[in-house]
Amino acid sequence: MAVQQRTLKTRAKLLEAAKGLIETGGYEALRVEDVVRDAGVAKGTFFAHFADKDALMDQLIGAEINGFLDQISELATPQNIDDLLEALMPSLLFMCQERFVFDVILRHSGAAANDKIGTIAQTFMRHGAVVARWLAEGPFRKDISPALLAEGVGAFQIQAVALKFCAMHNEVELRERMRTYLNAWLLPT
Amino acid sequence: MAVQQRTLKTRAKLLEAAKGLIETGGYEALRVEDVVRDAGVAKGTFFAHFADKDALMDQLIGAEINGFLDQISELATPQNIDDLLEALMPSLLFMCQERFVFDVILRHSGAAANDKIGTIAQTFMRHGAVVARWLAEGPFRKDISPALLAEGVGAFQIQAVALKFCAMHNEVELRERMRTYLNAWLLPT
Amino acid sequence: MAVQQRTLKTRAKLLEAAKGLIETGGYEALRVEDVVRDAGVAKGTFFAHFADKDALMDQLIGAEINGFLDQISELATPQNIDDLLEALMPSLLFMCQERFVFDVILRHSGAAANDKIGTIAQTFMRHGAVVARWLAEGPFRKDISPALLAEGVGAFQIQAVALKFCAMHNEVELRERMRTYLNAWLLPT
Amino acid sequence: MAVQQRTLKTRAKLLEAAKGLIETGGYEALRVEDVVRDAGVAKGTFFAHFADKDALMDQLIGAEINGFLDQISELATPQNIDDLLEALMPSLLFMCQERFVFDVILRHSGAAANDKIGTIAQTFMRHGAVVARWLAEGPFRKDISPALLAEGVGAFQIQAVALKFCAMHNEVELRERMRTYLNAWLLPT
DNA sequence: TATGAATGAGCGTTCATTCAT
DNA sequence: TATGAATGAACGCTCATTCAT
Repeated sequence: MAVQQRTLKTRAKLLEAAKGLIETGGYEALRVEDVVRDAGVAKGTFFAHFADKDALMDQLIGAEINGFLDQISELATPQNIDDLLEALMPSLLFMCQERFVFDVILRHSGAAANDKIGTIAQTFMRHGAVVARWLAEGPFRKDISPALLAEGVGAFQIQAVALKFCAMHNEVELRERMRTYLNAWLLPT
Repeated sequence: MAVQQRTLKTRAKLLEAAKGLIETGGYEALRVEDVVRDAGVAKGTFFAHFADKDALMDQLIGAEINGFLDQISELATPQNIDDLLEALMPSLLFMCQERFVFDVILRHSGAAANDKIGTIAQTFMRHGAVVARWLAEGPFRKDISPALLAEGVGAFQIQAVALKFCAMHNEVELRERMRTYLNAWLLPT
Repeated sequence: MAVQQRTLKTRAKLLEAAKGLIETGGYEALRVEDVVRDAGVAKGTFFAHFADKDALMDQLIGAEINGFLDQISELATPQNIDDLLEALMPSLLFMCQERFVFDVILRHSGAAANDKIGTIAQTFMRHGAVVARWLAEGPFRKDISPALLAEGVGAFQIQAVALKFCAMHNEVELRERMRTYLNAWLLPT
Repeated sequence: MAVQQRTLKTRAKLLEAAKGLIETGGYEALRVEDVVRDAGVAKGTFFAHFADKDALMDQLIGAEINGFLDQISELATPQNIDDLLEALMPSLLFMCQERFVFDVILRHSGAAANDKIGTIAQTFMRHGAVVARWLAEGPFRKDISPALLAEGVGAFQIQAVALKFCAMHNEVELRERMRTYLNAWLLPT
C-alpha cells in the first residue's frame, strides 16, 4: 500500500471513530483518548493528523454544515421568506442540537489568520455567497448590497440560535423567531 | 460586626482581589488560587461564595457591563444613528478587548434555567430595555416593535464583535461596520 | 426550662437527626452538616455536645450494641455451642451490615486513654464479662480462664466478620465459620 | 529503553520516593504531592500508576509484609510455641508501629472483589499458607485442620495488635499476650 | 508515521473543626 | 450554650498535548 494511502486510511479511521462516538455521546463528551482507542491507533498518531482536538471538531462540524450547503445549493432561488426560511432551517437545527456545537461554530466562524481558514469558516463564506445570490435574485429589498443583506441574515441566525439556548426566551419557536427577523430585515415596509 | 456584614465583606475582598489581578493580567489569566491569596481567605471560602470560577467571571464581567449601562441610561435619547453608535461603543470595545471575555459573555448570554439567571444574562435584558426605549422615542423605523428592533441591534453587535476577531474581516473598523448595520436595520429606505 | 433540660433536648435532637439520616443512607454517608440541618441547630452547637464526629459514631453504634447486650444478658447460660452461637449472631450481623461500621468498631474497640473509654469500648468489656460468665458456667473447656476464653471468642468474632467482607472467602457462611471457630476454641478434643 | 522498562522505572521512582518519605515521617504523614516531587514526576503520572493514594499504601505495606514472609519462609518448621512466636513477632511489631498502618492493613485485609485483590490481601493468604504448613508439620494439635489452625493464629494476631493500641490492656506485653493465645489455641490440654 | 508514557497546571471538592460574636 | 462563616490542607482528577523511542 502506498504511503499516501496509509495516511488517508488512518485519518479515515480517526474520523470514523469520532463520528461513532459522537452518535452515542454527542460532541461535547468526545475525548481524544476514546477516538484513538476506537480507531486502533496511538494517541500521538492523532496529533500527526490533526493540529489539535479543535481541528478535528472543525472538520467534523464543518463537514456536517457543508452537507446542508450541498443540499440548499441545488434549490431554486427562494421567491419568498417562507421558502428562504425552509432552506435555512436544517443548519439552524444542527446548530441548536448542542450548546457545545454552537460554541465551536462561533469560535471558528472567524479565522485566526488568513493562512489557516478552517472548514467551518469556509462554510460561513460559502453560506454567505449562496444567500447573497438568492437575495440578489429574489424579491427582497434592494436598497443595500446582497452581501450586507446576507451578513445580516447570518447575524439573525446566530441570534435566533443563541436565544434558543436562553431560558428567558424559550417560549418563542426558533422558526417563528427567524421568520420575524427575516421579514423585518429583508422586507421592511 | 453583624454576620451578614462579615459575609459581604469577604465577598467584597474576593471581588477586589480579582479585579486587581485582572487589571494586571487580564481576565483569561485569572486564577482562583491567586484570588484567594490576594483576598487573604481560604480556598474553601471562595467556593462558599461562588459556585465555580465561571460564576465569578459572570459577576465581574456583568458588573463591568452594568457600569456601561448605568452611563448610557443617563443619556438623552439618541436622535440619530451616530449618537446611538456612540452610546453603544463603550460596551462593544469592552467585549472586544479579550477574546476570552467575548466567549464568557456569549456563554452566559443565555440562562440555563430561570432560577439562575446570571449577572451577564441580566445585563442583556437591561440593555435590550434601554435600547428599545430609545428606539421607540427616537426617529427610527416604526414598522416593527421597539423590542424587536432592539433585539436586532443586539444581534448586530454580536456580529460586529465576532467579525472583529476574524482575520477575514479585520480590515473594516468595528465602528464602521456597526454604523452600516444600524443604518440598514434602523433606517431602511 | 432548666438549662440542663435544654442541653439534653438539643443532644437528643442531634441524636435523633443522626439516626434518621442513618436509616436512609447508612453510617458512612453521615455528614455533620446534614445532622445539624435536620436537628435545626448550628454547626458549632454540634461540637459543644460531641467532641468530634467520631464521638457521635461511638455513641450511636455503642447504643446499638448495648441493645444487643441487653437482650443476651437476660438469656439463660447457653449449654452448648449452638445456643452460644445464636446469642452472638445479632451483634455479628450488625457489624456486618456496613464495612464502615466494622471499621469504626475496630477503631474504638480499644480506648486511647483510660479516662475516656468510649461507649463501644465499654460494650466490649461488657460483652467480655457476659461471655466469660457463660463460659465459666457452661459445659466448655476449663483448662484456661473464662476471661481468656472470652477474649478468644472476641477475636474469632472479629475474624469471622472480617472474612465476611473478603471476596476471597465469601463462600462460607458467617454463621458456619463462627460455629467452626467456637467448636475448635471452646471444645478442643 | 523498552517501553515497559520505562514504565517500571517510573513506578520504581515513585515507590522509592515514598519509601524515603516514610522513613522520615512515617506512613500517616505521606503526601502524594511530596511523593511526586521527590520522584521527579508529574502528579498525573502518579495517578496513571496508582488508582489512588490507598493503592500506593497497599503496595508499600504489602511489600514490607512480604519481606517478613520471605524471611520466615526460609525458617525451619518451628518445633514449639516459642519458636513460632519468634517467627511471628517481626510482622506483629511492624503492624504495631503506627496505628495508621494497622488500620490500612485491616482495611485491605479483605478484597472488595476477586479481580482486584491487593498486595496486602495476598500477604494474608501467603501468611496463612506458611503458618498452616508449619502447624501441619510441627508438634501442634491435630484435631482440626492446619488451615483452620492458621486462621485462628491470624485472628489472635489481629487481637493482640488491637489490644496493644488499647489503653485498657496496655499493661500486658504484646509478646506475652500472643504466647498465651498460641498456647491456648495450639496446645489445649 | 507511529507509539504511548509522561506531562502539568489548576480546578473543584471535601468536610470536620474552629472561633469571634 | 448557640451561631455559622471561615478555615485549610490535600486529594482526586482532567485531558489535551508533547516527546523520546
